[in-house]
Amino acid sequence: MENTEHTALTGKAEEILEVAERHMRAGGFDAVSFRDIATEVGIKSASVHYHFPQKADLGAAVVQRYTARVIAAVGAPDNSDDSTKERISRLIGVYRSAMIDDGLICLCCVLGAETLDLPDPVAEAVSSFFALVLKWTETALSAPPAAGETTTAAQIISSLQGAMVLSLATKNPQHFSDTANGILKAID
Amino acid sequence: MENTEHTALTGKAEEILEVAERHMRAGGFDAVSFRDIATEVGIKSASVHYHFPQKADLGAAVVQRYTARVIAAVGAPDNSDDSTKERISRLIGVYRSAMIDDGLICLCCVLGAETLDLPDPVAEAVSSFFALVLKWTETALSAPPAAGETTTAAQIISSLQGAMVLSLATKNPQHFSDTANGILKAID
DNA sequence: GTTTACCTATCTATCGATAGGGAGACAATG
DNA sequence: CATTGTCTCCCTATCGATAGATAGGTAAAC
Repeated sequence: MENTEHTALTGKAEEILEVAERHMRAGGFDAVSFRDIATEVGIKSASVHYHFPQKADLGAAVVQRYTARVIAAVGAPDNSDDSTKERISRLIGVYRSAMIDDGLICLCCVLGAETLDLPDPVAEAVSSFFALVLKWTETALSAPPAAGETTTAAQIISSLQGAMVLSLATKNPQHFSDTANGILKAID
Repeated sequence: MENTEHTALTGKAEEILEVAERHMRAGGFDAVSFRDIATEVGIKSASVHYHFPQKADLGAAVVQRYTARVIAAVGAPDNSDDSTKERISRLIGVYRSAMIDDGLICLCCVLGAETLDLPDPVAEAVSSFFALVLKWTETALSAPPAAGETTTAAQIISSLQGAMVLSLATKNPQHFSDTANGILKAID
């Protein structure tokens, strides 16, 4: 069943999610169509419906897969081997490399901005992503009780998400770097 | 010609922009259709095309109108009668009331997040919005040469835009307040 | 023989966009 | 005053493309 590739790509379902995520991160939920995905994956649109009956199912699956990947990438928020600053740097690095490697911003930033028009299951998955990431950041901030901790998780996540939008819209990655530096400077 | 209402709403073109903006801020560029707008305004979709031949025209017009409104709302960034903090508070207030009154986030945050899928004229209008707002904020920050100014315009705009997404997606306005407080605290 | 994973074929709804017509306002002309 | 032409702003009607979704068939795997 499971193939033996070096990545986690296993079967068409996984390929579908991969393609769908890329399109959603570029243009939002409406930017993906069953036909486009099918063509790119090499099957027919009816076969995409076999794996994900409704578009809302596909959207929720994409967000859940994305959430798991991000949480895995940022690592443990309470490992005493690294400092708060190192942990937040890791968080920033995940987004920085996503922008550099793929040229895409955070999936849940794109979808979160259009929450009001999203099918409920998708909106809930996006909300869960932010809840998880906020919790991770809170833990990362408070693990070493910290000296004069004033920065909050919401401030850090807000800054990062907004910086991606700003950099993308103005085609100026400097805004992201600038904001990232500000976050790190406010930590020690 | 010009009617005599108490607001600036003048004619169908203005009504179209109003409705289109509301839909775009809720669900992005693809969330508006000529038919929906027409129905809401009380005309036919062909008449919407009369005012805005292509959808890209409509999108660009909506963004330009929005840009002018925001810039007017935040006022002068270099009036020596108010402090830096007062100016930034005004900027925050504009977005806060937008979220409270309309339940909608910044138009250019929604569109900026899907920049890669936007018609060029719309993407350029969004980019111009951010350039203008960044310039406004830089001026607002540096007018009184400031003591230990470390906060940059990009950091403030990023935080605000991201905070709106975060608050909307999690249905928790506290995240916006939290971020807004952090911005103000970092200024003096 | 049941399940999995694809297929063909097709449905209805909606999209942006266009062609061409009509009613009213208005200015110029006689 | 009455007529004429033009311009604005809306209309009806329709086009082709694309959307999500479904019914039912097929071939291989277990």
